[in-house]
Amino acid sequence: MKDKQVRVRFAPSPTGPLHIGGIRTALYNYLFARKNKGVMVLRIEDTDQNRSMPGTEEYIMKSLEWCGIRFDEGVREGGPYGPYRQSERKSLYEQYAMKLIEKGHAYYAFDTAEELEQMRKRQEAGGFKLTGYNQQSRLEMKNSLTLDKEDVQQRINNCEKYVIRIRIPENEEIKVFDEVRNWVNVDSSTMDDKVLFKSDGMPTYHLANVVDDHMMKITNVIRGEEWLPSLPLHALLYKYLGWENEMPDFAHLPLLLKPDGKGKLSKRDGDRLGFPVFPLQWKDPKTGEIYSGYRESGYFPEAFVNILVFLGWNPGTEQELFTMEELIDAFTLERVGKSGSRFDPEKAKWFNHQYLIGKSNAELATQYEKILKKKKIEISVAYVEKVVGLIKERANFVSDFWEQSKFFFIAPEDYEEKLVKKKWKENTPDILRDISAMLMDISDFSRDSIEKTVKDYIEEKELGMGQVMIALRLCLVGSGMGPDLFAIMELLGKKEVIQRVQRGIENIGG
RNA sequence: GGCCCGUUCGUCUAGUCAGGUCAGGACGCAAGAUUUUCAUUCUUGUAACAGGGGUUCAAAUCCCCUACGGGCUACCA
Repeated sequence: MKDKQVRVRFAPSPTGPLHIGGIRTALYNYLFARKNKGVMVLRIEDTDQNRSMPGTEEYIMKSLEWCGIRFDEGVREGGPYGPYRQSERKSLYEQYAMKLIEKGHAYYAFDTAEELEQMRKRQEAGGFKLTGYNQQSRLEMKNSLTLDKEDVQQRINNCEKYVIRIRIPENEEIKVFDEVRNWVNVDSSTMDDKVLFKSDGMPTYHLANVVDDHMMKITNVIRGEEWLPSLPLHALLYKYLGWENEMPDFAHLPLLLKPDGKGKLSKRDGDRLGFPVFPLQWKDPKTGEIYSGYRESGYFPEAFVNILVFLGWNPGTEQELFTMEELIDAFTLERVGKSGSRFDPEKAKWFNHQYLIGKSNAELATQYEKILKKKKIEISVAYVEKVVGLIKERANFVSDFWEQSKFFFIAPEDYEEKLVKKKWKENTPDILRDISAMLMDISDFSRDSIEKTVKDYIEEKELGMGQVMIALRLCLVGSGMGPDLFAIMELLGKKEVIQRVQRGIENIGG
């Protein structure tokens, strides 16, 4: 297995949008593939026709693309092991189910839903420890183990519905190896005879998964921990199909938990948790309900990836910010944790902030301009870039920019009352008129010369810095927030500054 | 109920395999410093080995039990 080219797959079922847990699984697969110079496959597991939801396959691909996760083979890319949609591979599976029957490892079962229900009730009433269709109960059901040959053949000839179940051996210790948890032992007697092939002619996950992974030459299966209980079943399948020696290595990832501590995160959690569970906004085609996405919430894809990768993995160093390339370099399955983790919205914001301040003013300005355009503000890129440079440290998202910088584009309409009460004195208007006049005379209206002028004036008149500056800020910004006032003045320009001071004096009065 | 997996600050985690530094970092929170304001930044602080038994000179680390959490238990994946 070691010399072969590494091939991994991400195999979602299109039953709904991918949530952040699914993205993380895809991400780990991707990192593992790239790290080992391997191939990444996207396989769509649509064996349950009833649960398929329109649009989700497209959604899955768009989401992964947004995250920067690329596939080498898949439904869109094609490849030598296609088709990559299980519904299109339907005809492939039956022969393997038949092979298992021939070898005595599987059997036909003709039980109806009602009969299965009755079986369950009997077991419940009897207080059985082991429940399900198992080595004990299969003897009292309608299947090719209990029925005679002719009867079975006749039922099949009559087109009676049947499923094919695996025949789990008795009292066999099954040892399976998981890359993150090491050896897991299971007594086969506690397992049940899972359906491998459904009456609609489709395989179940278990069969399709094993067959496809084998046919697609998958070397490493990296999937969620919810699959760990079926690993012994899959191991048995590999063995019975004669593929034991080519069985892939398995790694089961710890689950993402709900922050309120009840169970694993699920698609149904939507926005209930106070943060999105989906990468991209999703509109439920049935209900029309809209669920928010990280992209629409203003997260950068690099930040999103960085947030997710740390939910269950860490590099063992103190580095927290990673580009995709750095992640590929640093990623190993050995450093994947064993316990489930909760998403922390606060830390997520911090990550985005880190990426935001790391971006160039030009890039941020381009994004901010889209928002400004919607507000019907047309202004030079150079100006927006300068604004962004002054405020980006104060924001987590580009969508925070407006709140942080609107005074650069529109003069304040009203003035923060508390501050007016506290700092706007009787003589304030006179002081501001003095300053206004002095600013008028500055030929080089730069931050430094404004600062010098104002400070000299304050010193000369023996005034308090705070008193004057806050009054000025009120006129220019409208409130007590914002970056350095001299920088604001330089950007606004002489004319605008003087106008705003004028208006401030008139509006606040005195 | 049964089977399987897990458990270190509020959260993400390092440290566990090869037992021995005040249990380290980050987010958050708090305080202080800086500042014309808010924020940033900087400094400091806050706070954890689930519990109990062993083994050992020595246990977060190895073993056992208990508790708690999670997953699975469909002709769903």
